Amino acid sequence: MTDFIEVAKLLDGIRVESSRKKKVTSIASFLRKLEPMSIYPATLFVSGRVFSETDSRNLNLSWKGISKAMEEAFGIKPDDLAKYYDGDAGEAVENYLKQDDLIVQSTLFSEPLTIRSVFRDLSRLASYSGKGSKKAREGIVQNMISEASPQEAKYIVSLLLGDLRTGVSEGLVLECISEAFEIDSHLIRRALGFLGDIGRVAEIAAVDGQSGIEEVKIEIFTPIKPMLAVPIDNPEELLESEDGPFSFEPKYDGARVQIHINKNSCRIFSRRLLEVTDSLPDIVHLVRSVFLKEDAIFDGEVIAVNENGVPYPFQVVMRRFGRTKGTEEASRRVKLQLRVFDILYLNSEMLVDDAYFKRRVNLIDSLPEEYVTPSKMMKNIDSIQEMFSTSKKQGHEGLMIKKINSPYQLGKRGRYWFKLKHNLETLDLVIVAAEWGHGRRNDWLSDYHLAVYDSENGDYVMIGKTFKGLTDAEFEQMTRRLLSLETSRSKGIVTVKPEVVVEVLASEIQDSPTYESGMALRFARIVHIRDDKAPSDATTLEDLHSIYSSQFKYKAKLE
DNA sequence: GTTGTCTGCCC
DNA sequence: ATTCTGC
DNA sequence: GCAGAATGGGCAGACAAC
Repeated sequence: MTDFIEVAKLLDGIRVESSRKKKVTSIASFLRKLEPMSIYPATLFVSGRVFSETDSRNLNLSWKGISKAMEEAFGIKPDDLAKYYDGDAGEAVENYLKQDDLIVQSTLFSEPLTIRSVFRDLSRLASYSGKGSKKAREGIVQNMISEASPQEAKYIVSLLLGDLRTGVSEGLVLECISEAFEIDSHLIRRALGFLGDIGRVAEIAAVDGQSGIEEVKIEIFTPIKPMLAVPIDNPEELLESEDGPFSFEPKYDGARVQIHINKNSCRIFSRRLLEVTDSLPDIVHLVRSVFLKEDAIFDGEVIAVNENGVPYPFQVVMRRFGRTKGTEEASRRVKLQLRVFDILYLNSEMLVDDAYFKRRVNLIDSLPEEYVTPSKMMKNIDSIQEMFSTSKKQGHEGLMIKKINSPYQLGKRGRYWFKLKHNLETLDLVIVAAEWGHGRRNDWLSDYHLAVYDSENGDYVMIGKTFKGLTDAEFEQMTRRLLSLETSRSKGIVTVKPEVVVEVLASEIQDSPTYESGMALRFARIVHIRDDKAPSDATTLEDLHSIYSSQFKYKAKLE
């Protein structure tokens, strides 16, 4: 049984290696030498996870729980532990444990941690529920860290947080498996798409080799990785740079659903491959009553609509989609609409390698047209712009643009699907505070509190935060500038004199239960630093209200 | 019984 | 989810 | 062009604290 310290050493090496190729090679040679029993957990570990994507279990513990466990184990207060933080939570714990004068119960007499023992202990976190379960989880972590070396503790913490920061994640682990067991990486990627469990893929590659990987296929009721789209902001550029023909579909602002059916049942999975069947009793009923009665897998979106079929904002969808209790009652209050846009499996045939237009034919034959996402082939830019604008008037999110000759690429953001989304007009917002970053942004103020100007009383009213849009050089400059405007600081938040104005693009103004204004930006990102504007020239609270209200010209409002 | 905190997951 | 960066 | 890192708002649910 390989010891966990070997994983820790491997990951330490990977972290400081910048070449991806070399990272992959060292992980590959590690996996190759590993005994079969440890391949499953080791592969998940190097991908930065404890549970596979299809595993519905949760660790139910994060930094707060870890700090409490540390306090129990060593008596260190969370605030004091934070002093050891220098960009990485795992390292904070390691640095603390490495102190010369720290008396740690000797690890000399305990068994060394092995990959499997760490996996087992971490898995145990998922098994507690009910009263006292938080304490119990913290107890496990406390024990694990007490028995671990500082180096091991670092990675136990990183794994708990799902934040390894090695520069290796699932995409490169695929390459590692490919290199370790000498199997074409496309086959590995495909098997992962079908299984959603990279540990299993590695195990199959190790034990059964290429033929085992080739035998992996789609199975009903095992969710497969959904295909993803590349964001674009200009359809003209796309038409110039990519070969068509393209088909255009409305993009719905809802939640992705993957629907699996056979003669007797229907199960539904989310974009991240978790089962959501029980949250959607109405959709299940619909599918079972009107879809064809064969083995099949569909890809689609559910949106919430009012009695006239007008879409509600995304938040309303989530009141249904995230619910596991009182689902029947909720389904009576808020109606969901199903829009199916793809079929991936039919009657023991995988359709993922078929071209889009061919899959559409199967799709249309499999369910009533009203549940199929409309699709139109276009090459004229004016018609495209018109459809884009229609999608807005219908309360939708934009357009999906798909190459009609493309296969369904599992889990990939390839160059076959594109998405074009509506945004708000840009807003000029004032930075009123900023937070220190983590990881590579550790020394910068990288998350900015954004406010509108309340011209009634001269206040600045916060409506969201953003960390997106600036380059590294701009972050550095902005950090210096904001520090020169600092008025106070507490808990990593630096409050500044409202002076810096940034032009911000957002997709929507949402209802906010947290901000005083009752409004918050969705997907806010900085598009320009507006040195030409004074804070009093910023978008006003009044402007924001009116933009907020105008959204309901095309969207339904939940009373 | 109610409110607050934490977590995970949807976008 | 979006954005930037290094390979 | 891909993969990874950094981090947003809000929802429900589970549990803890009052």
